[in-house]
Amino acid sequence: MARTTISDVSRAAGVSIKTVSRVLNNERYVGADTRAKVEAAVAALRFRPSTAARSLAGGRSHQIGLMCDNPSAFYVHQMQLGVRDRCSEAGVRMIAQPYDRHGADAIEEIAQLIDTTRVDALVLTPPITDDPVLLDRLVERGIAFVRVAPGIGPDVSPSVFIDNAAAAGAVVRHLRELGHRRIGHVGGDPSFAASARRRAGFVAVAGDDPRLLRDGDFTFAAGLAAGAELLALPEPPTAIVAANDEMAAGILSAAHRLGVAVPGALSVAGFGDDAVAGVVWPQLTTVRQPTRALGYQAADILLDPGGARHRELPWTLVVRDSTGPAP
Amino acid sequence: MARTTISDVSRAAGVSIKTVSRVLNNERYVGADTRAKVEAAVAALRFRPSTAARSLAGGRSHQIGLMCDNPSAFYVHQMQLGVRDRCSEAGVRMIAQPYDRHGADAIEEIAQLIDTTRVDALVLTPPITDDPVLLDRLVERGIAFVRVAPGIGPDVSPSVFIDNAAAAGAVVRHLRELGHRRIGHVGGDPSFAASARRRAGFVAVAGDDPRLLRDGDFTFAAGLAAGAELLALPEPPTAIVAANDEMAAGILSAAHRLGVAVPGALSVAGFGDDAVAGVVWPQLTTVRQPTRALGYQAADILLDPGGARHRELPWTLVVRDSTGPAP
DNA sequence: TTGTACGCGTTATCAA
DNA sequence: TTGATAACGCGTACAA
Repeated sequence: MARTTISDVSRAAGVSIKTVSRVLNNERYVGADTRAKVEAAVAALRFRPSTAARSLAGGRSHQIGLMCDNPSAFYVHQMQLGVRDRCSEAGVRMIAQPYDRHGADAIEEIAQLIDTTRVDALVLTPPITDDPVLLDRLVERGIAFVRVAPGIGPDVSPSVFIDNAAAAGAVVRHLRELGHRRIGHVGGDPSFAASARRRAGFVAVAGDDPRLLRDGDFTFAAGLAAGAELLALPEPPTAIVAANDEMAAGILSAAHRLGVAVPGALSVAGFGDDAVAGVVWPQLTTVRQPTRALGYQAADILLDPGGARHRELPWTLVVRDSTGPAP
Repeated sequence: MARTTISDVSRAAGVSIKTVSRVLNNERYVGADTRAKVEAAVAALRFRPSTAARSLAGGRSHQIGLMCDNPSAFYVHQMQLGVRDRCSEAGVRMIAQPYDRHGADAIEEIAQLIDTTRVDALVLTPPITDDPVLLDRLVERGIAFVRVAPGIGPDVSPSVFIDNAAAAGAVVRHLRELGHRRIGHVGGDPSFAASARRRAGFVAVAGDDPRLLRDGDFTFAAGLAAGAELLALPEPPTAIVAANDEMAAGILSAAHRLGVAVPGALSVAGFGDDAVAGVVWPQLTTVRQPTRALGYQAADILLDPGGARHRELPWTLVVRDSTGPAP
């Protein structure tokens, strides 16, 4: 029952406690044979250092926090997997903190996370990437953090992101090439910077006819509502670009209810991790965002001192509907 | 920069360190006014005790581990939210550990989690709820744990679950009442106990014509493949029950590709959190499993000493397609 | 009801 | 390249 400690290992290996600690932390100035002896003892005893003790003594907790809340469960899941992938390579634990972005105080939750667990660094995802008060606090307290797809303050922290405007433009261009002329857009939750960027990219190519621009919040229900509105127009769009795949699914559903053929009378496009698009496949054209890779790179920035502070990752246009408008 | 400690609080409140500790841990034998003074100081200094120090000194880490891997991102997300809900009520941190159930060694990952973080208890979700080696290890080491929807060893640990067989039977009965006679089933990943239970509940009412029973693995792709097979039969089923909503979505997609009308020529039913069904709404009838509540109750068993050790939660049949078979 | 002294398991400091 | 010893911040045991 008694926990295996570093001193058990030091006894087994016939060295001092401090030497074991050196091996564990990959410090220099350890003889090759000493190192080997210690490593053997560690393996034999299945020793694993206590995070609590390391944290108390060393000031490093070997833990990284991930603050992530998102309307899409796929997004949250993939982000966690990506961050975890990189963390486990480094022998660091990810503390994933599902918080409530509609709740009163994300800042309070982060403060708790930092104070109680003493995480070494933080990965932030929208929308709290753009909370000026939070950013100030973090900088003031000297907490290291990376932001995923931030909207403001590029100098405040490192970041990983994709070029949402370019991607949105590419989708519209694709649809125009198929012959579509009336293309609608359903925007995402305005508290996410990506929403405005996607809208801007859309408008730059498709124009800004207000009748064809709707607001949404990244949910299926919002897609359903906006889709129904757009399809009820006197001159309904022949294609709709949604700011994410969940809303695109809602639009598909609205089309279904109204008896509008997809594809055929309507083409629908979205944004998202491919996992989502899979659920409504094969009707949906989508900008695939590499969520897991974003998480991996975010953690990498924190764990690997060298390397670029800001990293743009590629998106891919996955075309599953190459249908033009009905004549 | 220096961390606020208990001794800062004790100085501010004019009491001893130990007294502050007593207040923090809600111990008895603290004078009401003393308590008030301490609480004021804690609030003023925004003091939060270090998990590391508490864990080291007291043997309790105030952390609960959640080992959860599942083909459905919705499941993982809802389970995390449920466990977190109950944990945060108790001032305990959830350490959510996304692991790889296909990976070599979930046991190793759990051992690491336990040894390094010294979590006070564990919540396990399928399929590792049914790994005899793991269960032995945990019992042997005296780790407290709760299992969600376990398949074996009811005496090994407390558990939370729904009655899958009854739910599957209810779906079939619903379909039969609508007039369906040839009903297909696509099973889930066999390593999840729920798969066999759902199949058994299905067979008990619908019979076990082998032509109408297919195996799947809970993925959209499996649903797509099995759906295509079933619909290609000389006498295709007029309804199909899938073991989860992701596969049901795959079946819907297969029907779409083959030009089979849903609803009309085919009815499809699934199992899952309502979040998934929402994506393919309104074509899907589904058994709604309260995933978040399962997580909440699992954590509750660990955090609240009283209360039932085994808890069955209710499922709901959400009927969205009340269509009988085509004549 | 409150306070003192000690120890949890590890890393940092400094000496050998 | 190694080792002794003092922290880290808190809870436990025991005394007052």
